Amino acid sequence: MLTITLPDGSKREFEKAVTVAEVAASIGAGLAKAALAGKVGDRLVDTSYLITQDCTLSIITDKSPEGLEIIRHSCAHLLAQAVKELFPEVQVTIGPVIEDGFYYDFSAKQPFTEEDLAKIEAKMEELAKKDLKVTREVMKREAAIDFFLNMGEKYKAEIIEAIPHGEEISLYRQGEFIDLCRGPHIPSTGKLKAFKLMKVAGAYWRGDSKNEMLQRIYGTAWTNKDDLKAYLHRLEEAEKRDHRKIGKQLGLFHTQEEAPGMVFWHPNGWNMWQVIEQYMRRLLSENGYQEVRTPQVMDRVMWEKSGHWENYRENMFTTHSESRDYAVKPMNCPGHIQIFNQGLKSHNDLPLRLAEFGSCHRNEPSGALHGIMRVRAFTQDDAHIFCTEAQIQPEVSKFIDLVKQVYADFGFNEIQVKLSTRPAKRVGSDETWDKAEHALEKALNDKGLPWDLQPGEGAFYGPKIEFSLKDCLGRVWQCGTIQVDFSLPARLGAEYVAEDNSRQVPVMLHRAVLGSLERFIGILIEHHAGAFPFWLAPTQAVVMGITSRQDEYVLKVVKSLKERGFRVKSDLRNEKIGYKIREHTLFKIPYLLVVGDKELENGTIALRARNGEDLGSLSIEELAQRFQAENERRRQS
RNA sequence: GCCCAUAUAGCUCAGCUGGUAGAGCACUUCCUUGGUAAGGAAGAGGUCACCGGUUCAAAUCCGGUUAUGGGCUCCA
Repeated sequence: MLTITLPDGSKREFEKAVTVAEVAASIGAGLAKAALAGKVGDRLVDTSYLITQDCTLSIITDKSPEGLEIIRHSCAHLLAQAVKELFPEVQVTIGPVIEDGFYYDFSAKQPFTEEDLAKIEAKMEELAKKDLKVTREVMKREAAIDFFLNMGEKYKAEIIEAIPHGEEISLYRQGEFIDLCRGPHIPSTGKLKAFKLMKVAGAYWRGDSKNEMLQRIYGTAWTNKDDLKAYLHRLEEAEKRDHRKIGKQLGLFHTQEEAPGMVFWHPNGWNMWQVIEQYMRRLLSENGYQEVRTPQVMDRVMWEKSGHWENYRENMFTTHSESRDYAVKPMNCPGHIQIFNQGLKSHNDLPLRLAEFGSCHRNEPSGALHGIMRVRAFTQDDAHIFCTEAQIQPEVSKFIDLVKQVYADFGFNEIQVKLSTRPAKRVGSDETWDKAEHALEKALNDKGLPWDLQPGEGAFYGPKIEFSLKDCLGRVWQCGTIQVDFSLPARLGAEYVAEDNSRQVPVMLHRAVLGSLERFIGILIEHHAGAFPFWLAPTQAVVMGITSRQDEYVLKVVKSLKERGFRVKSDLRNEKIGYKIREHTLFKIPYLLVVGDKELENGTIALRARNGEDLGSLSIEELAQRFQAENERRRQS
């Protein structure tokens, strides 16, 4: 006698052991057909799994997240099966589920081409249509290793060797194809109805760049065609927001071959940059920071002292002049310590907060570059806080407030926080680390911020907190950070006079809110799809006349708004109003101001919002008030 | 750095299997003074990324370089 409890609490009794599929069938024919797998207790199993004792069971269909995951995993197997049928000499390795789909890594002499991909996908469709039964078998470890070696699948054999002794080795068979897998899988290939192969890429065996490069095929899979279509549509939408594309369209910046990883900012882009910089500058000043500026290039000796020459050399641009070696700064910290070191500091001077919109150069590997998001020349909204150990926590608290305010002002209300603690290789005593980690943790808890712990992920010189924001597509970007540093101040001889007249080494906190201006602007572009909120828009409004009779009035309105600090342009071109409206709308200008004979006569301006809404006719005073209010209403972007 | 792909006018892109370049938009000039997403005409604009090779002949085929894109690795 066997009792199976279903998710709704109802119980079913069976005379003898039953499979998940049989239980599903006993509930209903529809469910039997929809069943992809089962969940016995907490364990996911195949529909062929034989239940031998009392348990709770839920039938997994494509309605649940687990069901979708199983579909994706089985799709990876279908891909491998198709590849093996078309290219028998190719060896299979691993094929996991990832966000929105799956991939499978193959060891192939010849890389797959686009045409191969189409062929493979067609073969997958064919195999799915055949509705091949997927069956599970169990093998002894040694037998499994021999089995795969005999098939010429040395990667699979290697994977099995890494599986701990005593663990069950399960294999899944569908048609001619058999693969090592923990499962579970769908009962038959006909359940796979909506998939598409996306791209081929190289990937290292076991993710190690010293290993052979495998051919990875990425695919996406969904429970139905509509979901697949919706996903592909989402990708298209994301592509439209690509900051490289919009940067070109809106004339924000460009890059070129002679300066890889470096940005040429055009007037529009630079305008926005300056708005952001001024905004940050004001906040820094309000928060007790002092802005400084340090040299771009310093003598090798400085970088030897700081340790960068030894540890960061391959990432630094170096130069040589009059028999001296120099390096272009990859970071601002050594420079800030030089400023700290000028003149004897007292504990009364602490905390000392030095900020710099620090232009840094790092020779990133060519393959790491990406638009303006990952560059070789970038500007950090950097600052270093020199303080005592006791001041770490209040300083971190203040910083958290600052980060929250800045992100909210830019329209990002969801923040993710991670605390990274001591790694195996580190400097400083355990006692010091204890204090610092507690200080960070306490600051986070006091602010009531949810945060994740990343044990061992801290820098060798101290623990850190990382702040990420979520954009409108749900993508997470790490931007802000605050890092405790026990190492550098001592290395570069920083010290202050304590209350007891002794010389002490200050703690240094590295911190940035936006991260790099380049990257942050890239994020803003994609988040807003180029339709920036009023306060950020490079051009906030364009004034245009219906005919040339209003030219003088147009210029008067522009002058008046510019005098009040708004970024306004005139458009006096000999074009029809519809043409001008269209063009400036494509440039995503927040407001278009139109004046014709009527407005000229009444001394008003017709206002049109970016979305096409007619906001009526306003006097210049009313307009200025409206703009002013909008400039201050940052959070509602 | 590694694997694959790509590189043609300011932009978006055509250019089949080799016969020394084409469209739309933008730009310039002229006409048009037109009330909320494209008025008309004419004109100008390219050493087909760069270097080399094959060929009577290369944007096209081959090799190399550089950059870009998608991944991998990296981002103390």
